[in-house]
Amino acid sequence: MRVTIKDVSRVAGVSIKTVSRVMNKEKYVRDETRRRVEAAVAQLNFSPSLAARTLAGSRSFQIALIYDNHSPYYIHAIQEGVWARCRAEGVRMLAQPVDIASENLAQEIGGLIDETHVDGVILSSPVTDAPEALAELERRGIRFVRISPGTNHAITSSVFMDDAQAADDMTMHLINEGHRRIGFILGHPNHMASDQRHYGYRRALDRAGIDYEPDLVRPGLFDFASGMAAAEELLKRRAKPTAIFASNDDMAAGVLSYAHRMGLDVPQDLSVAGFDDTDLAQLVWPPLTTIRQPTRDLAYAATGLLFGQDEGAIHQRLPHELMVRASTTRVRP
Amino acid sequence: MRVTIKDVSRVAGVSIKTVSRVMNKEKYVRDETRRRVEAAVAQLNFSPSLAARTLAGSRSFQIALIYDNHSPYYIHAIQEGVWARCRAEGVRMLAQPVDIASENLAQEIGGLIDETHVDGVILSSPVTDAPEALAELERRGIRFVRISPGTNHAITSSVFMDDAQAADDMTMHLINEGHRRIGFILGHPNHMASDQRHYGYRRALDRAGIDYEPDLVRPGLFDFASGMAAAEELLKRRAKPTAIFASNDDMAAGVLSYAHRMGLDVPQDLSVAGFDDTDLAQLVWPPLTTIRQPTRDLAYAATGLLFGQDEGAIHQRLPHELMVRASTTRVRP
DNA sequence: CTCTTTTGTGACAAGGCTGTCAGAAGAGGA
DNA sequence: TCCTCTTCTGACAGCCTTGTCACAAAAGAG
Repeated sequence: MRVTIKDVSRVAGVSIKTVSRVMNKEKYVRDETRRRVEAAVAQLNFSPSLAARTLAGSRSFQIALIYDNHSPYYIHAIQEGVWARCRAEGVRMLAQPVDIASENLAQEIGGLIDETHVDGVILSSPVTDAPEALAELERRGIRFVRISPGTNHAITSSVFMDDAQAADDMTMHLINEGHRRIGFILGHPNHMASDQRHYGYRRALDRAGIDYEPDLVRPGLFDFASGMAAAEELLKRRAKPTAIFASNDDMAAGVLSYAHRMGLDVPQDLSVAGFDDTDLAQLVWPPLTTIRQPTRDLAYAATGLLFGQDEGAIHQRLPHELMVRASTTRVRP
Repeated sequence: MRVTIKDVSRVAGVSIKTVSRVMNKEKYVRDETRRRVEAAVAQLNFSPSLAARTLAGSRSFQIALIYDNHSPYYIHAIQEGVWARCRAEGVRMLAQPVDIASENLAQEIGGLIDETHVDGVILSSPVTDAPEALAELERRGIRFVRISPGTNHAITSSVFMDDAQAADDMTMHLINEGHRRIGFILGHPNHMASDQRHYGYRRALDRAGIDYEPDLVRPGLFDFASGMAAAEELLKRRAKPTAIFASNDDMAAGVLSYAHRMGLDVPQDLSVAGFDDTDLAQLVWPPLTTIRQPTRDLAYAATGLLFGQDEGAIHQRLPHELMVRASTTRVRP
């Protein structure tokens, strides 16, 4: 029924081991032998059993992507990036959602590794900063790369963007458009990026000589509802902000929604800016001025680092981009 | 380094095979023996090697979810549903995006199955209706369940909602709100659901004695851009529709966007309805009247059927729900 | 009390592949 | 020509678990 390496070896007229050599692109195989084997593989449509390879060898041809992120757009982009790189490498991707707050996070990750023998792990924010997860991975000596970690880590590679600089850029853009009272909605406290973005906002204000008003900064949870709630608080003030900068697009969409409900015209009465440039940014009205975070590219690059031969930890920064769209404008004189 | 079944057997003072029996919940194990083994498993934190189980046994404890859908919200919900059921069953989920239009779709699916030995497959629309995919799965005699297939299939189980009835419901709702000229935006021609929704729209018009005007029906591709383009065409007519019913939320968002751009007030000047009730429906302004498609539940149920013992094909329909929100209203007198 | 059936346990092979090692064949040097 | 070194190939064991079978002990039947 199943086509095994044995069948291939018989058709090609070589030993099992030689077929194995060809499949693994090892050297010491004569060109002609290689061609014969390849022909037999094609003819029989042979796909080696991952289970057997895993058991016998030292690789499993699988990696795991571990995430706990509730933004479908974000994880979709991440999955796509990792997947694309895996595909190129002939490796399978195991997508593994986890609950970062769970008691047995470490145990779950440990179990995953024991069961599947994955060759490596990609950690997506905010799992990147769950100490139990990091400790467990290190304890097992497994190779892993982090996407957009919030903390530094000498041992393992990571890819990221400069959240602080991006928030700084956006804030500066708003200031250049004449805004002085700029509301800011914080991200989820679990995500280290939240701090960075907050910091960038503050730094830009400082540089422009604008006082930082704690009252203009409201908490948020990276979701639509919290964006709406924050907008409500901000717009209830006597001195309304002329612009609101939300730490991600979902919250910015919440701001838009609330503004519309209040009969405010965006951007004439209020400029709204987001962060991430998820698809959502262009699915709302007006389309959001936001920061394009190269999510898919980050995932792709991270996976590349995982497969890389290099021993040391590499920390790779990818560029962001300010996307100016219709949700922000010059403040009215 | 690695904890194996052998270590457990030593600690528990039983044979390897007995540990295996306990792990697989087989009968013919004395209660006390079982407890001893379980204690040893817990103590050593033993997780059996999937690779070895796969190779030795007849199950792989893995299933594959195959999809080719570009709506992040949709596939996110599907993944979540499948994942939840798998978790309950102690089975791993392999998420496998494919290109339904690819030359070697069958080969890719075949390779996946050969490599991973998955115990079953979940097919999500529109892969559910790719003949090569179905043929390949059948050729291999592998068990699979389809989520929202467009075609009937006697052999394998499926879960679905009644797209025609749902579209009928929505159209009827609009008619009841006084609308007579109702524009309709078709879905992607590859998705069988598109036809069903179109049919339901037409059936409701019929029943209400309203003429079906082909001119009010525009093609679409289930994405934002095509929704916007269709809206443009529809709103250029002399006799503008008073309502537009898009076959999914993304396109409805496109309609909203275009309407806003034209300075139309939704819903006063134009009612807009969507389909699916993805998160997006509430992230736009005004929030969309739409059909709640129980995507996650469909996926959960489908996976349940896959694990079920039943031999015959089961076709399970899950209920939809009309979600009336602010994007539609009574037509102005 | 013996004979059959059920229950509980273990020895051993097998599953499909890779790692190790040994050895053959060919290339290069003296 | 003989010997060494490199290139190429195959035999065989082993990875960790489950399936099969054999057998011992306990339970039920007559």
